[in-house]
Amino acid sequence: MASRICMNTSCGANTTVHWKKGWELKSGEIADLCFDCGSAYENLVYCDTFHSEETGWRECSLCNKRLHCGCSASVPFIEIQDFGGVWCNSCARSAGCHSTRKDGISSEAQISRAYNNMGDAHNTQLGNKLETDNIGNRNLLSLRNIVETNVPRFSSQSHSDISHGSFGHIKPETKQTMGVGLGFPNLSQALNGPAVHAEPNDDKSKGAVKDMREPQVPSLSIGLCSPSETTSNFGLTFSTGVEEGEKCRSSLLQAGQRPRHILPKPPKSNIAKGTDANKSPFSSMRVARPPAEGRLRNQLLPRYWPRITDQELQKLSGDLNSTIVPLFEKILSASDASRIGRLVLPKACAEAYFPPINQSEGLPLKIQDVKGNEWTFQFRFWPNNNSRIMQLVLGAPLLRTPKNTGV
DNA sequence: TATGGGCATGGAT
DNA sequence: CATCCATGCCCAT
Repeated sequence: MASRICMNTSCGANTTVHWKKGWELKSGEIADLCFDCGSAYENLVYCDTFHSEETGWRECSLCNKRLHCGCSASVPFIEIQDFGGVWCNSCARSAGCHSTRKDGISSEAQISRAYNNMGDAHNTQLGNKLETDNIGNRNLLSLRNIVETNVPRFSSQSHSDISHGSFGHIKPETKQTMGVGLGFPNLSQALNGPAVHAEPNDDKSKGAVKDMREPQVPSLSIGLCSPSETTSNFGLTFSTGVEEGEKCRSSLLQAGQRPRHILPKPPKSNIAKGTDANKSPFSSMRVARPPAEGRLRNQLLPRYWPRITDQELQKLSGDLNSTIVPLFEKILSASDASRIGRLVLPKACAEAYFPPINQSEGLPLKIQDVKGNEWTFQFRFWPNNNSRIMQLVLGAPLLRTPKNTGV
């Protein structure tokens, strides 16, 4: 009989009253552990007991339980999330994370679409190299981000508000992913190049913040989407566009499970602001619509109300097999569009729709487009006076050398 | 020197 | 008047 050694390096026992099985080794075999170490492993306190002084400790993004991510022994008990962050097993199970792993690919892929309005001359000039799809009157490239961990945090963040807010229907126990889509005529253009569109010297008063006119040029939109199944996926869909040749718009859309959220009707007061074409909720005009539900309707300034047309929404929803609810939209400034790749988010919008962040390092968001190209944004903030400036920062390497082969 | 992260300032709301 | 946010500047790399 071959001699056995406890594979706990801090133990190394070669005898024990009873050998126990530990983690799976690279060879596929199971680690041998002495009774004490094995018991600790079984009781999920192995790393707490033997690795407390080691590096690699993190906290479960949901329950803040300490998780040791620095050894193979802990691998079975953690779920590293796509967006960064890590969950303990129990949280992952309760949130349906595992199932997402197995079958989520296909459903995620469903909302991984690129949209582009090839009819927009302005966008054509930009030269969209990404897979495109015609949607409405704008170029809209929809990328996809899986931020599974964040959704429950949305829910916990919102407290009572969320129950009737835009995320009120998101339940932690349901399978959840968060999709982030960025829509640009060309992603590199959007991240480096929008300065092309955002002319600092242009008259800011011409910005489309207040008017309801159809944008003439590419815009940037963000959306949250949800497959029309039982899962709750969130997707941010950015569509790029420059209104009146100077500014880009950024809108955040949310997709919920309830179809009635798809097309929230603008309040009368809002309609009154618009043109005659705004009389119809299915207008093709860019009517600033209030956020889907009461929470943001009360908190967000009308300037941030999404202006995506109902036609575009319906097209998006159809193509993505998801229900999409517009959340907010922002006119991009020159600084947003600079090469630095720092997109300033309206604080209220960011706090409402993005995961809560307490550290300025923020949260990485991986973004995929339909081809599986992956981009990483960092959702972060900087202290500013007594407040914060919320930003989406594109990783510098991506700015210069995007992994995306097609861009 | 170039670049990017972080912060401060001031105009806009 | 307070807050937000666009932007410029400084500094570290």
